[in-house]
Amino acid sequence: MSATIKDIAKAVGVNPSTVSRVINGTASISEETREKINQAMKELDYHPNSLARSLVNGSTFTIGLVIDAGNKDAFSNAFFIQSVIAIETAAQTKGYSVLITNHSLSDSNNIKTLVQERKVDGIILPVQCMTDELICLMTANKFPFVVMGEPQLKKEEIFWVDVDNEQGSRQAVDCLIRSAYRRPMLLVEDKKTIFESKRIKGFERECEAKGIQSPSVHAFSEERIDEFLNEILEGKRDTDSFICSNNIIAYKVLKALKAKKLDVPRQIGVITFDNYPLAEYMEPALSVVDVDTYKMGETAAELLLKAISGKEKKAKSQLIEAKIIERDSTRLKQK
Amino acid sequence: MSATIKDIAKAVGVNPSTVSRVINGTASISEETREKINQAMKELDYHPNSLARSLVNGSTFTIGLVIDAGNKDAFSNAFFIQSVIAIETAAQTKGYSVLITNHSLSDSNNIKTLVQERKVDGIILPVQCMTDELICLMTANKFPFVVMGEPQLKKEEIFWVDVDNEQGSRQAVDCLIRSAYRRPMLLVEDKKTIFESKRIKGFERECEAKGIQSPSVHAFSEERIDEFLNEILEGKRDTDSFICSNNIIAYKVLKALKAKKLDVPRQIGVITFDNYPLAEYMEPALSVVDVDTYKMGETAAELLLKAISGKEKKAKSQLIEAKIIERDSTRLKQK
DNA sequence: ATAAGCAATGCAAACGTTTGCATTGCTAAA
DNA sequence: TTTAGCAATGCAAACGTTTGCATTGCTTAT
Repeated sequence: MSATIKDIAKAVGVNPSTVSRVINGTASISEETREKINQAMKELDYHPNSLARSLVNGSTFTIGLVIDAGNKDAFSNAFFIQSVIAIETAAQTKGYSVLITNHSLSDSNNIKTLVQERKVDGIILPVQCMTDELICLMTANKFPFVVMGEPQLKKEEIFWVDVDNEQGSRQAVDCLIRSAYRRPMLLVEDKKTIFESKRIKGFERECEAKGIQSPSVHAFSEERIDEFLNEILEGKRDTDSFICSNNIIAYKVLKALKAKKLDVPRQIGVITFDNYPLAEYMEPALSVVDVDTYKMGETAAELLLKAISGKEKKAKSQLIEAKIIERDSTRLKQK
Repeated sequence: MSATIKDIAKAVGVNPSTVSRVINGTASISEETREKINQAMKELDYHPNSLARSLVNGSTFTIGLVIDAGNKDAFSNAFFIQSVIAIETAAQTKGYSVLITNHSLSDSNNIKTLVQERKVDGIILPVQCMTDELICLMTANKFPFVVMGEPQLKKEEIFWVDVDNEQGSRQAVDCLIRSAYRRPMLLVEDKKTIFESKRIKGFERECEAKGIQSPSVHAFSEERIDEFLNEILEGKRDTDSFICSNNIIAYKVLKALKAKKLDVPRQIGVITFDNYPLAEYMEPALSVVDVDTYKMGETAAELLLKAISGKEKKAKSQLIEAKIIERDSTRLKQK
C-alpha cells in the first residue's frame, strides 16, 4: 500500500488539507510547513492518487483516442502511429493521459461508453468513425471532441484538423513545373471522397495558375494507365508526368512505365502523396508530397485541450501544410 | 450532470447499496426491485462512474501500453498498430481499458508515473523500453507486466511474448527447399540482437535437417551482396536463394539482383521476414515469413490480464508461430 | 410453538482527494 | 486602542461507489 495524503499529514502533524494545498499550490502556506511536507512526501515516496483527485474535481485529465480498427490499411496505419505519439506527447506536457479505444462501424458503443462513463474529458477521433448519432450525443453533452480529417457534415460546428490537401496538390504541380515538366496528370482513387476532391481542386487551380489548359484528372485503373501510356508513346497525348494520390497507385504506375520502357524521370515524372517509408528505396526514389503526421496529431491534441479548458469556445479547424520531398522520380532538369 | 446511483435509489425508493448490488449482481435481490431499478437506470440514462468504482475497489480496470516513441522506424510501427488494436480488443472484452504512454530512453519517468500513481493495473511494454531500474520497480511493487519481445535478462522471471523467430527461420528454409532451391543464404542486420540470433539458430538447424552443409549466414551490406552475386555468376559460390531478415534488406537484394540481371525466382529465390504491405506489390511479389502481430498483441493482453487477476502466478512466456506466405519470388518449381 | 436459517434490504464507513467555511493570531490602518 | 484585513491552517462535507454488519420478516425443521 502506498502512502496517502493522510499519512503525510500525520507524519508532519498537520491537516490533510494543508498537504493538499502544498501539492496544488492553492493557498499560501508558511515556508516552514511547506518544507516539512515536501520532505515527508519524498521520504514516504508519496504519489497522489489520480482517481481520488479526479473523482472530486470532476475531470479525469485523460483524453480518449479512437482507433479505426476496421481500417486494415497498414499504409495509413503506419502514418497514424506518428499521430498517436504526438497526441500522447502533447497531452502529457499538459498533464493529460491518453486512453485508446477501438472503433468499428458495426459497433460505436465503445465511444459512447467513453463519453457516458466520463472516463475521459474529451476525444480525438478519425473522421471515418464519426456518425451522426455520435455527434448528437457529444454535442448534446457538451463533450469536447476533435476530428482528424475534414468532415463532410456540420464542418462549421465542430473542431477538426486535416492535411491541407489542396495546398499539397498545388505544391506537387509546382514541383513538376519547376522541374520543367509541362503537362501533369492527376491520378486519384475515388473522386468523391472529400480529400480527393480537395486534391483535384488544388491541382486544377495550380494548373490554371501555371497556364496549363484543361488539366486532366482521372480515376486510376490498371487498364486505363496502359491506355494512357500507349497514347503517350503514339504521341496522341502530351502528358509528361503523373501525380499519384497514394502509394499503391504510384507503385502500379511505376510498374506500368517499366513495362512500356518509359524512363522515369527523363520521359515521365512521377510524384505521389503519402510519404511511405519504402518510397525512398524505390527505383527511382520517389518524390512525394509529405504530410507531417506528427504535427497533425499534435495540433489535434492542442486543439482538444483548449476546447476542454474552455479557452476555445467556438469550433475551429486547422490545416496542416504539406511539403514536397524531391527525390529522383521528378529530376528532369539537373540542377 | 449525469445520474448517480443515489438518484436511482431515490427514484425507486431503496438504498443506494441495493442499486449497487443489482448492478454488480453481488447479492440476491427480489425480482420486483431488480425490475424497478433496471427500469429507473434506463430512464435516467444511468452509467456507473468508473472513477468512484475504482477508488473503492482499488483497481482501475485499465492497462498501460508503452509505445516506443524513439522508434522512428515506420516499418515496425506499421506492424505495431495491429498489436495495439488486438490489445485494446482483448482488454475490452474483459472490461479493461487501455492507456498509452510514450517512452524514450532519455526519460522513463512516464512509465514510473504510471506505476506509482496506480493509474493502471498492469502494463505491456516493448522489450527495448525495459531497463533494469524499471524491472526492479515493478517487481518490488508486485506490479504485473508483460514484455513484447524476448528479453535478454531475467527471462525466466518475467512474462513475455515474442515471435517464434527460430521456427520462422526454419520455415523459410523449408519453403525454399520445397521449391527446389538447394542452398539458401541468410542475410541479417546485426548478429547480436536476440531475435537475429534465434533466426540464425533456426536457419542452421533446418539446414542441418535438410542435409545442407556449412550453411552460410552473413551480415548484410550493399558491397557484400554485390560480391556474392559476382561469385554466383562466376560459379564460385553455389548460393541459389536468400532469406532476408527484413524488408529493407530484401529490397536492396532485389535491386542488386536486377542490376546483375539475375532472374528471380528462376535463378535466385528470395524470401524475407516482415510482411510489409508493399511486399505483394513488388516485382516479383515477395514471399514472406509472416508474423501475426494481431495475435501477438492479443496474447500479451491475455497474459497480462491473467497476471493481474492472479490466475497466472509464475512468469510465463509465449511464442507466436510464424507462417510462410508464398508469392512469386520463391516459385522455382511450378506446381 | 419455537428456534434456526435465509432472503432481502438498510446503514454507515471507507476509498483518497479537494474545498468552502471557519478559526486563530498577527499586522497595519484609523 | 480598537478594528479591519490577511496569512496560515483546521474542520468537515463532498465526489460516487462498494461492502461488512445489522435488521427485518418469512420459511422450515424440530
